[in-house]
Amino acid sequence: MSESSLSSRKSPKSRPRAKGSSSRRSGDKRERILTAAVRVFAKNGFYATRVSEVAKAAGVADGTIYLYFRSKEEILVSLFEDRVEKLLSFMNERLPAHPTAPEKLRAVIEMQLGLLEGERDLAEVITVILRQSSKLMKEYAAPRFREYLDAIGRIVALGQHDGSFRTDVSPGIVARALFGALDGVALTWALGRADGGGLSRAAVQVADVFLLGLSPPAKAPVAK
Amino acid sequence: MSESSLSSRKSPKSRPRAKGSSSRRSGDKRERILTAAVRVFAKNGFYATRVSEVAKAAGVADGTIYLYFRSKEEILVSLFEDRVEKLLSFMNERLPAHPTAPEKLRAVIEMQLGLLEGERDLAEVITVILRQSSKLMKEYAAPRFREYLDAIGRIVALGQHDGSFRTDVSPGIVARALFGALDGVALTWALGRADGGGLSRAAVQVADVFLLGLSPPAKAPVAK
Amino acid sequence: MSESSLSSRKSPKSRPRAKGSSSRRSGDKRERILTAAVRVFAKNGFYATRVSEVAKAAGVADGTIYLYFRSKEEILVSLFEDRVEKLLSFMNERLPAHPTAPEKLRAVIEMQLGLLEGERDLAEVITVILRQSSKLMKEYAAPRFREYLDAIGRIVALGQHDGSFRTDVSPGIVARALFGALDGVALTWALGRADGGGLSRAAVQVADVFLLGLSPPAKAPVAK
Amino acid sequence: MSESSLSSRKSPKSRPRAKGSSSRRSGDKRERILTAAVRVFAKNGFYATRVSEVAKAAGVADGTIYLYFRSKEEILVSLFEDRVEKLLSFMNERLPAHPTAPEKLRAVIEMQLGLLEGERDLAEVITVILRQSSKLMKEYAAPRFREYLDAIGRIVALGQHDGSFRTDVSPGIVARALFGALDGVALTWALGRADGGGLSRAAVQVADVFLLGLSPPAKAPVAK
DNA sequence: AATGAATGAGAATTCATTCAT
DNA sequence: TATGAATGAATTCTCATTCAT
Repeated sequence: MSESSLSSRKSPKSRPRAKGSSSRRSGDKRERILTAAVRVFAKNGFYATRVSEVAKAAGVADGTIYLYFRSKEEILVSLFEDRVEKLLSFMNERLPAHPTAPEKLRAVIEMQLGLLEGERDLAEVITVILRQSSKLMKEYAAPRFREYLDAIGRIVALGQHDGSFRTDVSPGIVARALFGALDGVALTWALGRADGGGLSRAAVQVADVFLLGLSPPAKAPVAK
Repeated sequence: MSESSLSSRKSPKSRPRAKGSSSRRSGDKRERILTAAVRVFAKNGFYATRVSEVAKAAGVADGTIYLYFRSKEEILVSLFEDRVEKLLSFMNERLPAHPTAPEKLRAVIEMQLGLLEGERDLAEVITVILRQSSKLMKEYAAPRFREYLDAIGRIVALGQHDGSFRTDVSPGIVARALFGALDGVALTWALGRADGGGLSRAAVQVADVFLLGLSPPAKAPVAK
Repeated sequence: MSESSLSSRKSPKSRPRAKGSSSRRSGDKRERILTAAVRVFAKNGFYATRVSEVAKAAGVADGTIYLYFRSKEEILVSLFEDRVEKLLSFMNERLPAHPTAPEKLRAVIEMQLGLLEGERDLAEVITVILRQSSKLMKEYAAPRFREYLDAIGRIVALGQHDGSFRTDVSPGIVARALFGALDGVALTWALGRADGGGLSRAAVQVADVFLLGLSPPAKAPVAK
Repeated sequence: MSESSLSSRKSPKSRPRAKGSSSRRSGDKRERILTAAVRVFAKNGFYATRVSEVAKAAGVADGTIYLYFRSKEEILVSLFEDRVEKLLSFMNERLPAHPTAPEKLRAVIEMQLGLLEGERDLAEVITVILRQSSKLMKEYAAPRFREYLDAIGRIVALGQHDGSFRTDVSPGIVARALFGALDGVALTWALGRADGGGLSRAAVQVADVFLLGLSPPAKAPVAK
């Protein structure tokens, strides 16, 4: 029965209303709900947060939430979607501008953390809360997540091909390790106070370590 | 812990049964419950898992769970305790045997992933499920977690002192990045099938990348 | 009192809904629940009555009960409150109209029983059921109850001062005995069928006995 | 469904063991359990008291309780039985010794309160706790109770016949009022501290009031 | 579109009672 | 007889979701 009961607890009758995400209505209100959701989810966690709390924080009636989202969980999905969409579109639009694999990798690192800089609540939702819904994680997030990891893996593979990265490591493992490293940095930053500097400083350091760690063995010191 | 009302419902006074871990009864049963819990939590997630499911999986009556654990959440705490205890005691007992900082770091990496090797369910519980209880994460796990990160950070700092690690990165950030990298590797491994080899292979690669990434700038390229 | 956890089970924070009596919603529904509660409590007793039975009797959903009352016990409290409030306000408003202590006492007797006349179920709830909740009895009812007894005691004391009552009995004991006598009459009336006449007839007789019983010794039996 | 669920909550299987009251086993242990029960019932109320608490207070194992009592409720019944038996046997044995109705009535009053004097816990159990079980109250206690009330009523009727009591009051009502008065005095005495003297002092006063209150109108002051 | 009162399925937990030692 | 670990039925209360205004 695995995931069957993660969302609804009732849903005995119909299941009308609420469109996927296209037919957004006032747009304004939808945004207010999402913003409020980030705040309360970050504060109390997804499961401990009541829909009525989100509604109150957003300044709308409980029922209004359901005009914009099919369920409580869909709010989380939407939050996640927005971010992943940004990450993936960034990959497609901005990465080509960076010519080398190392530069591409550094750009990705800066982007992943940069996306959270200044948005501690969102960082927590993305890194911690998201994992609270295994349904989301497994059914929805996993595929998109893999897409993102694959994109990073391709950058690593690219670097291995053109000689800028060592070849004795698996692109997939590096991708996961890099993502995890950034996520871990964001997590502790979200849960407590960062120790020095913000996420951007951390981004530089993580990039420094990974890029050096991926550097290929010195090409035969060449003779002369 | 703050939340006063996580358990109870009546009887304010008596609250005898179920001790933390001392007065374990059969011991056997307690273990069976924990083992079953890992299985079902990993499969369905903490919140989606019903106490009755854990009981059924453990082959005991629902009420029996409460003879060994004060609440559903305490099962999770116990699971976490067991593992973290192992990690921390490892730090204290085994690390001194490794003389240099790089060796210590590699040992930690192997241990963190080695602990999960062959226990996919536990890996998922530790990395994913644990974050589902913000109460746990914030009140209980966070401090222990920080303790662990600090220990890693000290190894990095040690290496910086003795010249085996570069000094332009923060030990704290490196510790978090390393933990996150390992956690990320374990997470994807837990959620799907690893792409190549098991966790031990990944451990070696992560170690290779981090150790190279932390290597200090070549001491004065030597003179002629 | 002691019992701290009579309600709750989760969500430690939010606990909005259901105000004491101010934010009553439809008001109509609240009344329906109270009326139904008197009926089923009288029939089955407080502890043996399930909240769902009250809901069903009131024609509302189980959850609706909790929009108007914080807990099952609060329903009982509300029932009690209504009556005691009436008794006490009667004391303040109507008693002054009766000039002498004997008249005041007779008025109190008629009121205490008159309040229940025609409401057998309520009589049972007040006399029997109320005592089923020691929490209620000790924390809430006791103080209000004492207030009522004190008021009766003051009437007795007044009569002793102006010579209309004998002075060799304690006002406090008389108050308790009188209350008990009325309560006892109401109790048996509630549990079975009264033997002759209703409560009003009993009221007259109890008043007759107590007033004569309290009459002072004949002033100097006159001389020869 | 009235009383169906007052006692057991389970009772799915058999219902063996435990004899009524004749085949008492060690007798000693049975007594210890009853004594302990009075203590804890008085302190926490019948419903709020756990069988395990009674067992603990009695210094026996939970299961042992069931060797002497069929159910939790039967403990209460036994407690009640013991006392009512005393009251009724007193009526039969000692009352004949008192020749006149007034003397009989005073004897009853002294006995009813005297039974409780020095046993505050028992007083509370009898007067308050007993009412917590409507099943007991309605099915078991009521008939015995009525028996007792009838006995008192007969004394009143006797007095009315021989001219020692006024005839304008119903014996039944007087019996109930008297019982209630004594119960009320005992109740407040049980719940708090009596105001002056113990129950015996109160007994005298209640008797004084009732006997005077029941005195017949002065027989035509006779001329001569 | 918006509201928020009403719904009712569901779930954690308790505790009287049983029964293998 | 005595024990107390185990049982599992039962119950209160919560809260996501609906729908009449």
